[in-house]
Parts: sequence; structure tokens; C-alpha cells
Amino acid sequence: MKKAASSRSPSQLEPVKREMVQAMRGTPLFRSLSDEDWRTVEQYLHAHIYPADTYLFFQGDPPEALYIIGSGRIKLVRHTNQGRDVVVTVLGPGQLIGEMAIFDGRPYSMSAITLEESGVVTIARHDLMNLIHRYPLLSLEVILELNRRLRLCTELVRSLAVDRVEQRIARALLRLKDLGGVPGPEGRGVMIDIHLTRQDIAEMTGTTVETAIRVMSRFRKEGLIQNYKGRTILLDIKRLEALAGGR
Amino acid sequence: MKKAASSRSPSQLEPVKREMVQAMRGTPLFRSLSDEDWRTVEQYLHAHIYPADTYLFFQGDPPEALYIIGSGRIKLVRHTNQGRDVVVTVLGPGQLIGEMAIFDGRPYSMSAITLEESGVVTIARHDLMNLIHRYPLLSLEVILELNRRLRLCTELVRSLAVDRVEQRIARALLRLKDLGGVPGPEGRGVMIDIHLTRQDIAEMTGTTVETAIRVMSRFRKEGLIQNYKGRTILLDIKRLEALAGGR
DNA sequence: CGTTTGCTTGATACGTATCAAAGTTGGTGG
DNA sequence: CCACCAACTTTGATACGTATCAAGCAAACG
Repeated sequence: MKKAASSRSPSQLEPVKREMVQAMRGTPLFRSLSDEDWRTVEQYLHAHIYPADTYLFFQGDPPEALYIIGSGRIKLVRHTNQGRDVVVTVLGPGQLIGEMAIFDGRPYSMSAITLEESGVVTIARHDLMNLIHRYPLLSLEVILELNRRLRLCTELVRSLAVDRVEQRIARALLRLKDLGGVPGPEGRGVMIDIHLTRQDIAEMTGTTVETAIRVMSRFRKEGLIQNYKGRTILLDIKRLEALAGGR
Repeated sequence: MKKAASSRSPSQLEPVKREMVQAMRGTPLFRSLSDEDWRTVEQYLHAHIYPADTYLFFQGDPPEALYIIGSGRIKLVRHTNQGRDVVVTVLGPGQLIGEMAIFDGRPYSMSAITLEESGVVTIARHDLMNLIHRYPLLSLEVILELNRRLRLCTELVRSLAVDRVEQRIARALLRLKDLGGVPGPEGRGVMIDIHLTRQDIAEMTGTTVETAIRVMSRFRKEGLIQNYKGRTILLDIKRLEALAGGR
């Protein structure tokens, strides 16, 4: 599951990072800033590149920075004392990580782990708090992002509470498609362009690997999905949506 | 389950309402305001009193106001297309309802239903947006409240994903104790001073009435809890916490 | 009072976890 | 290039937890 980490020399890396920071300009969090304010803000941003399967931080760590995803997908995982982990959400470019801990100062309630090589921009907690006070509009964007997350989380609660595994997995696949869907090879279906193990699927839907595998196999046999080099292609979205029980 | 609604005459009601608005001054949302700013803000507040089992709004309604609980407890319920409802959270005095819908303008994602007679203060959506722009500190408090909710929601997801019903119910009881716990009669244990049906418990924990009843009965037989006039008394919190699997 | 609403218990069926074992894949180093 | 190793996938047999269906009971209500 490991990917070849990009091996750029340090001299090549700097321009890449400067580019990453620049790209943040168009991100929801910063789009409301004037050009002048942006020039101030951007000085506090730091760019990082992480290989696949890397922890940005661990559940329980003290909050140090806000992360904004530039590229790649990152999962938020809640660990349990019994070793069974739960993937609460998968986030993509433009989304925030660690806002909760940053604002209330309590330890991170989950771990953040890259699913693929990812570019990330950070702001130190102290700097962010200063910026928020200077540019109150930033906090409105934070509120909107928290909103989005709370809505997703609520829907996940509902699904876990009343749906069975089959419906939960169908839902998860559709959600992943919305996050990182690209046209499949030869234009057939939509491919979820993230390398996910069955274990990941299981942790996203509150079930076990074996059950996740059985359901995915059934989906494959029924022509709903197809495997392709470790990715999943959704072949029949209509039927998946019907299975998920309406969206 | 219905409670006698307070039958105050209109002439008596006005002073009560004025008092409710005044009480908002000490609430997290407004505590950071200066006295001067508060005098401006309070003009936009409206007080209401709802009897038990009353809908503040329905899932799907367009967002019209932000609600701040003055007294009483209110549940947020997510309805499903199959008639099985899910109680996502129970809120008490000082907490906000409807922030999500207010800020992103999308319909309420859940219904809000009073569990007992409740006093509530509202701000019209339009007024709130104006106030937020004038007093940016308000938005920080909104962020903190959203944080709290997201942490709770995440924990609920984990619990639904990996715990069995027994643990989930133990957890739910402990959470309710934190929200509305009072010393039990004769000083024995801690009483959850809300009238909850077994159906409510089931909807909070993603199970059925029958199963909720069986688990609660077992708890009672084992001396963990006790019923008292439609309330639940927690007799052995240590053991409940152990059952819930650590907090 | 009868009626409704909530509580309780029992019998049975189904979905999913668990345990076990073998097959597959991709990467590594000889 | 092949052999090997580790990680991931797959399939089967079995056990357990919980939903479902059914029926009786108690308390509150009009």
C-alpha cells in the first residue's frame, strides 16, 4: 500500500512549497480576504509534504497547528481502547484539519493519517488566534466548515444507528465518489481514485474486514462495482443510491 | 408523558419573558460582550415558552431563527425515511439550537423537540447575521459550541460503530447524568431529572425499544439503576463507567 | 371506566462477528 | 528473473447479539 514518496531535492522543494501557499489563496478559508490582508496572512503559512500512510498528529496530542489540505486525501481516525479504529471522515483539498482542538485547546480527539502523498499548509495555533482576531471574517469560514462536518457526522450517526452494513457501505462508496471521483478507464463508471484497503472500508462503516469483503464481493458480482489496480470503480451509481436508501 | 403546561396569564408572562432575556446575559454566547454592546443585542432577543413534547422546528424547515435554551431540555432528532428516528443529542440551558442551518442557510437537518417545558430565546436569522458582523466575538463562541457538538457526535459515531447495545446505553445514561443529574431522593445515587421513555433511550442508542428495555431491566436487577416516578436513578456510577468501557 | 400509551416478557429468525485457513498480490533481495 | 515475504484478500463454518413478531400487563388520561 506504500507509494513511492516523491524524491525532490531540497532546492526543488522550496518553489513547490511557495506554490502550495499561493494556492491557498483560493481556498474557502481565505477567499474573503482582501489582497492586502492576504499578504499579511500568507507569511504565517508553512507548507509540508507528507508521504502516504503518515500521521499528521495522533489522537491525544496537544493542539499545535491548524492544517489545510492542499492536495491528497487524509482520513481522520478515532482510536478505541480495544484496537478497533473508526474512520470518522475522509477529507480532501481545501478542507481543514484540527480546527476543533485548535479552538478549544483540548487535545486532538482523533488522529489524522494521509491516504496518499499529500501537500498540507499549516498555521501555528498562536498565529491563527491572532489572525482570527484581526480578520474576523476568517471565523465565519471556520463556522461553515464545522457546519459541513457536523452535518456529515450527523448523517453518519443516523446511518450507523439504523442502516445495515450493506447500506452503510453503499453510502460510504457514494460519499467517496463525491470526494474523489474521476471518470473510470475507458469512460466506464466513476473511479474512486484513492487506494483504500477493505480494512479502511470496514473502519468507515463500523464493521469488520470480513464483512466488508463479503459485501463488496456481492456488489462486484452484481455488477455494481469493479476493482481496478487497488481502486474501486462504481459502475451503477443509480442502483447504489437505491441500495443506500435515497440520498 | 405529558406535563401540565404552566398556565400563566399573558399579563404574568411578560415579566417572565423579560427575565429570560436577562438571564441570557450570562450565557456563553453573550458573556464576552461589553455592557453597552449587550444593551444593543438584547433588543433582538425574543423569549418563548414551550410545553413538553413540542416541536421547535421540523427537519427540512427553512432556517428562521437561532434558539438558545434558557431552561428545560430539548432533543435533536434525525428522522429517517423508514420511520426509525435517531436522537442525535440532548441539549440543556445555555446551548444553541439551529446554528448549523442558520449559518449555511440550508434547511434544518433535524427536528428539535422539547422533553419538558422549556424556556427558549430566539434571534431571527437576519438579525443574528448583522450582530455577528458587528460583534465578531460572538462567532468565536459559536465555534466553541460547534466544537463541543462535533466532539460529542464523533464519540457517538465511535460508540455506534464498535460498542454493543449494553455499552452504548451505559454511555447514554452517563451522558444524561452529566447533562441533567441531581442528587437522588434520600441522597442515594444521581437522578436523571428528565422524563425519558424507553423509546427515547432506544433512539439515543440506535436500538429497538425491546432491547433497550431488556438492557435497562438487567441494569436494574444488577443494582446499577433504579426507576423512580418515570425517572432513572443511577445507583452505581463506577460500575456503569466500567461497563461503558472507560471514559 | 374504557382507551391509550408505555412497559415487559417470550419465542424465533436473521445479520454480523468471530475464528480458521488458504489464496492473491506487490515488493525485496538474492 | 525468480523466490520469498508480508500485507491484503477471500471463503467457509459456527456462535452470538439483536431485531422482529406476538401477547399480556400496568399506569395515566379523558
